[in-house]
Amino acid sequence: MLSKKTKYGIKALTFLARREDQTPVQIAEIAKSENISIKFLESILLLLRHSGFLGAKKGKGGGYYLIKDPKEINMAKVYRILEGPIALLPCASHNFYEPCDDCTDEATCAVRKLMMEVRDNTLRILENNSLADIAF
Amino acid sequence: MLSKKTKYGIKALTFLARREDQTPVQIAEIAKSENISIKFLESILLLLRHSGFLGAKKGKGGGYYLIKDPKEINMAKVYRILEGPIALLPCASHNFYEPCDDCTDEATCAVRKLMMEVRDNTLRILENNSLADIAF
DNA sequence: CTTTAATCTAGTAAACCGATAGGGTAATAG
DNA sequence: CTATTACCCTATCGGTTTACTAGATTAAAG
Repeated sequence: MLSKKTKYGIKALTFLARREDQTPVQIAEIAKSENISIKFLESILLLLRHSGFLGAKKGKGGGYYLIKDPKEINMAKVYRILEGPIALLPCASHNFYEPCDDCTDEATCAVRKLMMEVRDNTLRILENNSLADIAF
Repeated sequence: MLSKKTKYGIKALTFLARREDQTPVQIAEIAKSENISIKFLESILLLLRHSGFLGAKKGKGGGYYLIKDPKEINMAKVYRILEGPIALLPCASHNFYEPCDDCTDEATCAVRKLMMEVRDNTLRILENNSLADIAF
């Protein structure tokens, strides 16, 4: 199940992508529009800024804004930043690989085999979708 | 991420499917072979029995055994029993549908749109895989 | 009938994680 | 200088997962 963090993060990105101009938007405005707790959204937007998706401006007239063109924002990258690994098991992950401590032989592990197939397909979908694809 | 419950459950099913005869196997034997806590595994096997995948025999010479042919065991069903919904969001689920309380319009929700696509593909993979497919 | 071996059941504790709130700091515009 | 807004750190509450403990129940074997 997707965490609320990821859900809210994508919603906020979508909200920004759908705006006509790219002037800064206050956290409170996004929070109100999307029914998200301001404080929680604050931490999410901060993370998205540190990850290079958003820019921020402090003080009067400040707020958050998209740095890149929505067409250039890859949903697989967004997912990894917000949610973490795309794979359902650490041993089936590319970017977050870790061996299972209970497995004796990874090569014959049926769970891993199945979950690798699921991961490959999920990854393909996320990589083929940009923010622009899902926002419009 | 997959819970250990699901991981252990599938591992146990695989272990049983790979056996040549279908005589009962004690919990302890499965637990030892797959490095799983006996008591935790016990609760998982019980669940799988109540769901119609396993049979159990009490007393001396007892244990658990597969009821159906591994070819007839659909991994989507197994997944739903052990892990729950296949969809990453309740609003994108067939069997466990629930509307989001923060969403004003489901039709224009970009997160839902993306997660429905992911779900469709994950579901297709799980349904196309039987226990026999992943065990051998 | 008695013993033994196994499943079944209930309760609970520890650990972890998600979500949120509070409060103070820093930068910016007017 | 003052108001506004993002930034950052800490703590808490609640739920879920994982795991363990202790006993009850059932069935086979001798």
